[in-house]
Amino acid sequence: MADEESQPQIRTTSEAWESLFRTQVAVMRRMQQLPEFKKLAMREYDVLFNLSHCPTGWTRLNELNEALLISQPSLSRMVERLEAKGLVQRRTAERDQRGIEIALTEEGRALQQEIGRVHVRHLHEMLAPALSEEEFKQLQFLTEKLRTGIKDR
Amino acid sequence: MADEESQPQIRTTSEAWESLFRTQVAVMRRMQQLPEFKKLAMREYDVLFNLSHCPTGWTRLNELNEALLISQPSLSRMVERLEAKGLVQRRTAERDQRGIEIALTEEGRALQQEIGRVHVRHLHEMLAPALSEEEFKQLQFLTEKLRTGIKDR
DNA sequence: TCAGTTTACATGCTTTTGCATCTACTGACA
DNA sequence: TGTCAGTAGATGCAAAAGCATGTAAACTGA
Repeated sequence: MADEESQPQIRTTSEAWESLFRTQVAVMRRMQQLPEFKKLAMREYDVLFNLSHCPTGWTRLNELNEALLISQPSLSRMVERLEAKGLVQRRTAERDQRGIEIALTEEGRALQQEIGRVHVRHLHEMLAPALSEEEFKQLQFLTEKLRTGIKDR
Repeated sequence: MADEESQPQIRTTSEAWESLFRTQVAVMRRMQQLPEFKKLAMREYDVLFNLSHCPTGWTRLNELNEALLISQPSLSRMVERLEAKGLVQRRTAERDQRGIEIALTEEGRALQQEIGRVHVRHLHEMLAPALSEEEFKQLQFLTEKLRTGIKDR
């Protein structure tokens, strides 16, 4: 009871999660309606965003899939559509002939940056009034710690 | 610069949001695969969950829609399906003949509780190792403050 | 009080999603 | 080195989602 690092109560974890989840829904709902997502659905932007953050530029399809909530077949087809739109390119992985690697095209990178800039600004306008600089940093710290500490399986 | 409650930097807000969002994705991906969501898709459970938290039992469709990320027509049809499964019931709102109110049926409430119990336990197993009791409470505090402080429009 | 606007939900139609399954390749082990 | 389980992604098909629009009720303001 007097431990500094006491094991959390089941109620505490579930309430914290529920609050985090509800907050995510509230923010996403507002963002979905913003004009930057008329050009490209948010899920598709999310793919471009993830690709833009990959150091080598190329990402394995299965790896990308882990950062998204859609199923493997859905991603497979979404990439197909993004390729048809000229936003991403694909190639078979060199070291594994089963695998596919994808990357942004020039056009895809440009679109991601264009949407990204506006998006970040809207996000800031929406969220900044709610917390102080210090509180946002705490929030980032806690969510990162939570994410890296999740028990697998 | 020396303010205790300094306005957050644009970088700080977007990094905090990205971290929160990625954490949500990481948790949701793991949860989606858990056996409790074989019976009922997570989005459908989410509807039952929201209904279970309504004090009067009955909720307006448009009000419920605000707590979800799906579109109004999608919710309309989801409720139709949930009604067909016997999990929810609907009636026209008394004070507004345009409106629909829905509530859980006995069966719906039972199923929500059944899934909810397992779900909360799995959530706890997954998340508890990552943060302390105090940190979860901070996380809850910050996400609640963020949610209530979001600027509308 | 009544024309015009707005709001709440339903519906037609297309696109996207997911499940189950298939194919092709890899890696491990005998 | 050949068999066999496991993995990566594609594909057929049914379910669900979204967009545009329809209908009906509720406000609004001359």
